[in-house]
Amino acid sequence: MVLSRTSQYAIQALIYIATQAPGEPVLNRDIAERLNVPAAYLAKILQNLCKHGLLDSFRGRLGGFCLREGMHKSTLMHVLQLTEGPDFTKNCILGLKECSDETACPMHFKWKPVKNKIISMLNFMTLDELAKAVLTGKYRLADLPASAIPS
Amino acid sequence: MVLSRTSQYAIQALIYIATQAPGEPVLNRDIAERLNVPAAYLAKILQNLCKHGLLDSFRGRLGGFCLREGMHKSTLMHVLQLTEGPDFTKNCILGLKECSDETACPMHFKWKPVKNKIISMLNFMTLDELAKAVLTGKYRLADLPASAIPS
DNA sequence: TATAATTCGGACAAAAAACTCTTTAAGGAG
DNA sequence: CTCCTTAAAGAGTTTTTTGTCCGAATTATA
Ligand code: FES
Ligand code: FES
Repeated sequence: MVLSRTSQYAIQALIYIATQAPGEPVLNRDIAERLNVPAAYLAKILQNLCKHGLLDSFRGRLGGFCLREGMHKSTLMHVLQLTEGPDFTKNCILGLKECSDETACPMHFKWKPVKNKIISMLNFMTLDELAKAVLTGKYRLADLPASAIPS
Repeated sequence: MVLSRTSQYAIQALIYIATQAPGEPVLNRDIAERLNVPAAYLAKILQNLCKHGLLDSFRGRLGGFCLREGMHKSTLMHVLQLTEGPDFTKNCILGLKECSDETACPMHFKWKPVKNKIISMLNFMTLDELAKAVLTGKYRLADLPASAIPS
């Protein structure tokens, strides 16, 4: 029912970066504070996303992370294939090696349509759209960030 | 996208027990062999299901585990609430503390209908029905069991 | 009663996931 | 060139999950 923490952090961070001005590097420290997640751990995740071409990173002053050209259109499926492994959609819900109509477990034919729904949903949601949603102010990226002073 | 191994083992074992003659205790060793899972670990899981009233256990000769009276009608939701915790359906997919329309993350309104679909599916599937499906021979409980002939 | 078969319970071990620390390299500004 | 800021890299730690081991309790049967 859930994603790994790593995936959750990755998605949150990417959406946050997508809400910022393109081409302006965002500091890992700022992302971590905004999302209220451990900075050193987040850094590892972002580094990994860099290696896989989703982000660009810059060191030194004015450094930070920003979405690589064109990656605003990346889908959550793309992101999750990096964080959860390339065939995270190919697993049987009961843990069998293979999930297919030919080797179906007793849940398979009920689960399959739901799974397909999830897959198409993930293929449909892009970072850009999610960022736009956040920018409307109607949606939250993190719960009660340290700087949520209602003054 | 996946369940914990513990949940997978629990569901597999319960379905297997449900396929066996009611009232006849099934040996942990036999279940483990049939499902090809570690016996000592499975025993822990079954003990836990006993404590929560889903199974009855008997020690000594002719001992083993069998479904408690009426529990053939248990749903997967019931099982998973024991193995994954009582509010495993209440979590936000992005990891926020609360999942609700009022505190929605950017995925919430897309995810919610899918989640509801999963929940109703889990509420609908009973051990009895899954066991029947397995007994037709069309579905697998485990991949390549040591002995591919149940009975 | 003695014995073998089984679960029970707790401690233990290994592996994976989550998280931290430290050092190094790179880049911008004075 | 020097200083400061930042990410990169890698080793190390902690926590959770998964899995093992063993001795004690229980029960049928001979
Ligand atoms: S075989 Fe189990 S979900 Fe497809
Ligand atoms: S708030 Fe994130 S899924 Fe409901």
